[in-house]
Amino acid sequence: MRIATFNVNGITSRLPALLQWLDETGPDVVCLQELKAPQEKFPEPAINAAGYQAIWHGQKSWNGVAILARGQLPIETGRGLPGDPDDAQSRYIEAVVDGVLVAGLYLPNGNPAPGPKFDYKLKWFERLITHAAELIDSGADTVLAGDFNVMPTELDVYKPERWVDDALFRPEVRAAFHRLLAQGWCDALRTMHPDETIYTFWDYFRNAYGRNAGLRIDHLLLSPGLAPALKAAEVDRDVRGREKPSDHAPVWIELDLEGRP
DNA sequence: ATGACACGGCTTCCGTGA
Repeated sequence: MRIATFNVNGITSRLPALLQWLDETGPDVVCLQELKAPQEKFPEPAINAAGYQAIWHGQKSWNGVAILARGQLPIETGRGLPGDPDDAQSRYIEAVVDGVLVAGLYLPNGNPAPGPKFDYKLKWFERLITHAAELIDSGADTVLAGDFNVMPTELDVYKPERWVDDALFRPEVRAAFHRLLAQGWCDALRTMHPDETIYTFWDYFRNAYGRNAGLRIDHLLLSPGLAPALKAAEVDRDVRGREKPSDHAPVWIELDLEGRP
């Protein structure tokens, strides 16, 4: 089973690039972030025509997340991260596909830090940690996939010293990510590439992609029971170099679920 | 310290992103 995550930076603008990538790589499950489209503007017919069914949580202009499954409808288990009924931002959606619980998330950016946006990021992160602990305790085979807006270590930033005060790299944010991992989650991409410089995002500015001035902020985390099934984890880096690209590249994992109950 | 690029929208600029 191949599960991918892709921050598309606008589903409407990115639709041709998304459809091309789906056609070329055919992942079984895809988590999308930054739809930047209201619920009624999600291009469901085009997604269906590509062989996928989808659930999504839209929002006008900002945020928005979706889960696509090839040839079947994801069975939704939740939308909106638990812990704050007043949170109106569409950043979390959760579903079961072929017995695997998939949580698609778009963690807040948090800049500028300090400030109210950074406070919201930290609070959102705490809610995620709380909910992730419940998912671990449930024993379900789970993948947390999405744009976490966190570079976990210095290996994940092209120039760490320039990012120490940024909301994506501040110590408290990295600490939160490591507290999350400490629950037992496996960082799939880093596990398969322990020492490699490997990025998932390149700024549109200053020829960042050409200079490989990137960040690793899109992650797939596996629950303890799923970690032994991990066979591959890669970034479809070339997608970032195409016409009208997102600033993120798709990231995917391959799980060998054969012989599982 | 600033701004570069791209997105959506109440579009001819603004707020936001990372």
